[in-house]
Amino acid sequence: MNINIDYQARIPIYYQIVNKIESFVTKEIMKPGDQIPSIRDLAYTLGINPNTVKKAYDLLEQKGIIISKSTKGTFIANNVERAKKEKIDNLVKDIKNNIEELKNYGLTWKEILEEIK
Amino acid sequence: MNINIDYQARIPIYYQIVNKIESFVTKEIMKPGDQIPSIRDLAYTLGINPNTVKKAYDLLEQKGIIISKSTKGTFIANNVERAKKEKIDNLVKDIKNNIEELKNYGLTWKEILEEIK
Amino acid sequence: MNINIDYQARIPIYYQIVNKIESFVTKEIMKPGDQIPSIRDLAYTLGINPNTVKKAYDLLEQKGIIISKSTKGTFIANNVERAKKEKIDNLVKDIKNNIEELKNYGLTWKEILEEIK
Amino acid sequence: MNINIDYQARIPIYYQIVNKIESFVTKEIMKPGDQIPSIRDLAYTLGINPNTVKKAYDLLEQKGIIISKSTKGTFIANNVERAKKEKIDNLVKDIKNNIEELKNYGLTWKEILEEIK
DNA sequence: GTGGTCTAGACCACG
DNA sequence: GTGGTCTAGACCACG
Repeated sequence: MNINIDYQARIPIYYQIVNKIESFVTKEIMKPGDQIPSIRDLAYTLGINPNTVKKAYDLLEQKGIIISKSTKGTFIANNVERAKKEKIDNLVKDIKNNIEELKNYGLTWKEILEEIK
Repeated sequence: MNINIDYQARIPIYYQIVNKIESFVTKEIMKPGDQIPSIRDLAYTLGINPNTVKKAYDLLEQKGIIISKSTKGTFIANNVERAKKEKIDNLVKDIKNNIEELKNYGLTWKEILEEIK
Repeated sequence: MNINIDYQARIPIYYQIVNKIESFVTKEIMKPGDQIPSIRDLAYTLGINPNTVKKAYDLLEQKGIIISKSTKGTFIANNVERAKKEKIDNLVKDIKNNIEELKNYGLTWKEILEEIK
Repeated sequence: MNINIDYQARIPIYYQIVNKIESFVTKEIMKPGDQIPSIRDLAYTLGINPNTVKKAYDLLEQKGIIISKSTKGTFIANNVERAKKEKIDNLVKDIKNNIEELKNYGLTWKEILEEIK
């Protein structure tokens, strides 16, 4: 698992981990049933505290993206399709919002299309 | 000045104020030379701490969007065009990033266009 | 807020806090908008670590029962009715399960009714 | 012996085994004198560690529900009646507690009866 | 070795 | 003073 942490960013470390693993799953780099690194392993690899990884895993579990099995390890859950759809929907929604904003600035759909192509 | 503060948001209150005033200016709801409310007034209207408004005004002045004239009050500056261009550029850049992401999820340009139209 | 922690119980401390506050809300001892003790205050009162209280508050927020407003404090949310309905539904479901079990042991509905009256 | 292990549950695996075998006995699916699977066999069948099954059998023996005869194997004990009574009493007690809770929420005995019938 | 809980305490931004 | 993040590290049950 190749995760780069940006320690300057306003985004908390635990949240950067959540985003990364989420994208591994939605991009199908990791698939349902796959085991992910143990809390200790990932903490050691990233040079951070196990509690921080735990917090990330907790949030991912709450989102239904991973499942923790005590003493067994942590695994990718089956909700991948839902997670993927959610992610795409959010990206599309963001784009729409931005386009709406641009229109408020007087840009036409044609001009916007020109810019983003 | 109609500003809604979201106290749950991760975005600091002072920054929400900056964003709002910035958009008033870029959308030309407010124009160069217009006077904006005093720190005390706005703080009272929004029911928040004057220090918070002060912090927002400081940042806006530093960005060159407003100018405070000691005993006279605070006014919209002339850099509007630059501010506007910056805002538009950011919106376009965001859209491009999201489109790139969507392509990573296997969507074609045609499909993306279909979604956002 | 009168919360008794049972340190011997298998139920984690943070979860006992969740249950207690949840019941305060569902029993309308606390109402939407009410401020609850700050993390530090409650931790001090209960003689436990602030992180443990934080964990409880996080879970309660995730459940939609409380809302944390940074620098303002923590407040009861508006979902009380839903929370209450959920709690009642769970209690009723538990009872039904137990009755079903008792029938497996050969008890009739009459006998069960006799026992629980 | 049909036992389903829930690896997500907070209830330890060994305890899930205890509960299941206990219910086999109290529901008289298994009767005094019946032989139960060897530790190795059950561990293999469930795909779990023999130590876990051992722990479950130890607890069951301590409770007087099974008896292991060194070279002969493990058998259901005669205390079935006591075990059964205990189980029923617990179920009834749970129901009573839940009913008490429901009354705290303002439901009358009539309403509760309506719900659980 | 694995995840789960908890303590003790630091530091931060915000207001 | 408030909540949010993070470290360091201990201890636990389970397997």
